[in-house]
Amino acid sequence: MNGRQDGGKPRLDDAARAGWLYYIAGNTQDQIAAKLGVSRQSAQRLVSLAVSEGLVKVRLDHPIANCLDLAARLGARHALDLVEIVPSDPGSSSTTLGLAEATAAEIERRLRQAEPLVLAIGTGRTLKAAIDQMSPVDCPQHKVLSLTGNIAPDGSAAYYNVIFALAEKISARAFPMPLPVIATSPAEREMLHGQPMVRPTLELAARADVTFVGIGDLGPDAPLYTDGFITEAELKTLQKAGAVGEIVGWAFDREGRLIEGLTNDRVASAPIPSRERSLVVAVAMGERKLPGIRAALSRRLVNGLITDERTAEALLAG
Amino acid sequence: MNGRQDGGKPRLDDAARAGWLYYIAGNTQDQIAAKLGVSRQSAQRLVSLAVSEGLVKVRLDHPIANCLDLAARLGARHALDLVEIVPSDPGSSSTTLGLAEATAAEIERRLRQAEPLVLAIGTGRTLKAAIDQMSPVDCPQHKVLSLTGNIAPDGSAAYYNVIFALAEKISARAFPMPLPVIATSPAEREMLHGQPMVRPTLELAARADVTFVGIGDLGPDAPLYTDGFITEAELKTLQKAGAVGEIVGWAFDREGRLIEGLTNDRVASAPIPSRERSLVVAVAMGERKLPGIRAALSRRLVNGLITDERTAEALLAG
DNA sequence: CTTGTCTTCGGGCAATTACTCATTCTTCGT
DNA sequence: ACGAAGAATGAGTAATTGCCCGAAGACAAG
Repeated sequence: MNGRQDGGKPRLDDAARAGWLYYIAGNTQDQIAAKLGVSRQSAQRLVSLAVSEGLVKVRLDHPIANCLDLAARLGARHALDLVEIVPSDPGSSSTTLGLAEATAAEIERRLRQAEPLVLAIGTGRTLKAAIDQMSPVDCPQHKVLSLTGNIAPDGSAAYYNVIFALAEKISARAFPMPLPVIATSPAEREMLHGQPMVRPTLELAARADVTFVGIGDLGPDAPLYTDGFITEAELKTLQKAGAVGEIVGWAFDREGRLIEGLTNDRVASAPIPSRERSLVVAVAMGERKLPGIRAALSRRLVNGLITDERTAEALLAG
Repeated sequence: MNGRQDGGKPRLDDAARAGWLYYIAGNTQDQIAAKLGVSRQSAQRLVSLAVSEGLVKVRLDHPIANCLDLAARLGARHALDLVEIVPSDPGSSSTTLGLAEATAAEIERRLRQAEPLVLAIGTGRTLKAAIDQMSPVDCPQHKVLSLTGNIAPDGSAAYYNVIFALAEKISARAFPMPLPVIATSPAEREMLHGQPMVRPTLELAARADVTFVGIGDLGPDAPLYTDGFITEAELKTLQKAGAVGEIVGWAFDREGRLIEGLTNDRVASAPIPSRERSLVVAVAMGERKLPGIRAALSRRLVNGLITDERTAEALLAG
């Protein structure tokens, strides 16, 4: 019917067109159907497709008073250089809802700067969701790198591959880490870090200007464990040693001190960049991550935080 | 029932919160009402307020989005009744890529209507390519006619024979113009127009409902010249007279005024149909045709345009 | 204290949108 | 070429949303 120039997805073109007519031009689906020469139902499906394919991005420009208030108090208490609080949906227990959009906006804001920037990024579901929300931006002047390995325990590179997802969105030079997250021994880690593929990334990590990381909890469902990076025994040992959270694999206790020995002796990730001369933003929310976030803030493992209202309130209460 | 009553704008805060719950979290207005402790109607008002206050920004990430935006702006600037912008392929300099498909789709859409229609068509490579893209449709209720002659300078009827190609695709009555494009003298034109084979077509042209024409440039490689309809001397004279483009042979200057005298005294084509009571769509793209397109739009020689993204951007920039 | 006006609220209804299901059309594989 | 699996389609229907209107409350003037 609607012969559009192919290339692969004429369907998505129509979806985008429908979405535009609906959300930007304010047409009703009946009008869209008429203009596109399809039935009402098809128009509805196209609009729905545009949404589900992520073609439509909605953003809210308003500093909600309560969020601002919480942000100001959190920032003052922990000497944070960046705090962003998004409203909580009281009925949802998602750990990315809203956070992803806010993080995407923040990353985009950084990338829009003209000065060349070194942007480091961790991994995890939250960050992945954030990248997915980003609009493509052209910024060849920047460099983006991964702080942590992208090799899954089974040898594939299929983990939450944040750095590649990001590289696809923006046309900047990307520096991945062709490593596992945790090596099998300290010696192996040294060996891996000596490899020519890895050194440039590690060197770049040491001078990152902005860093975005997730915070993983170390409870029974710790992502490090459920994703198979550490064994149940290792998890239990970490818990016994007082670990409450981890950032790109580095486990720390409730006061934010890195655990001595154990898996930390074998973590192949780059160290967390300096909070003295750069911005390190943690992106995390939810009950389970609360101890980890609190710990990371108290010892200033990070100097930036993007979280939601409820988590912020809990942080301030504790 | 509202929690706060400080001096600022608690309304907008709630509006932002409602908008967030609605657009980002995907709540229904009933749920929002419950969570915010207001009535459903109030929730609706808050969401509506968030939109009207510009708190909610919707964006579409797709090449099509830009096209639609350009189309809206071009249409507004030149009071066009139909604008279609196809995405540009940055790597191609073809003057039909995408355009042909889009034009074919538009023609087919018109022809699918049940009411009898008089469709006029010009000539040129672009239109030919468009017709080639069309799917055969049965529409005996319509009439199609050519605005311009189909006799090549050597006497054959082999020129871009758009009307016959079209007639083959659709089973409608076709009215060609057994004429040259440009007569040898004004007197010959009068004589030719008086012929019984030509009169019905001319009369039909005067009451065409929809017209599709190409726009030819008058640069060094003007199609009128390379196809042998005018001599090099005539081309140069036209250029000196300020001609920048032509539609079915009628040359016009950069402000869209038909050139007085010269070849225009001998053009055997029908006049361009009325833009008051019918739709006249120009199909053209490319750097070379830019001045011609711009001129045709500025004086409303056409009230419809199908072009590509890059050309549209250039038109808006100029 | 009363009155008039203006704003806001909630009920109700019409319009719009989302979803389900049976049917038709495509597209493969045999 | 035939038939089956799967996708797309359109009708019907339930859910959701937008909007008009009367009523209640707020506020200023008299």
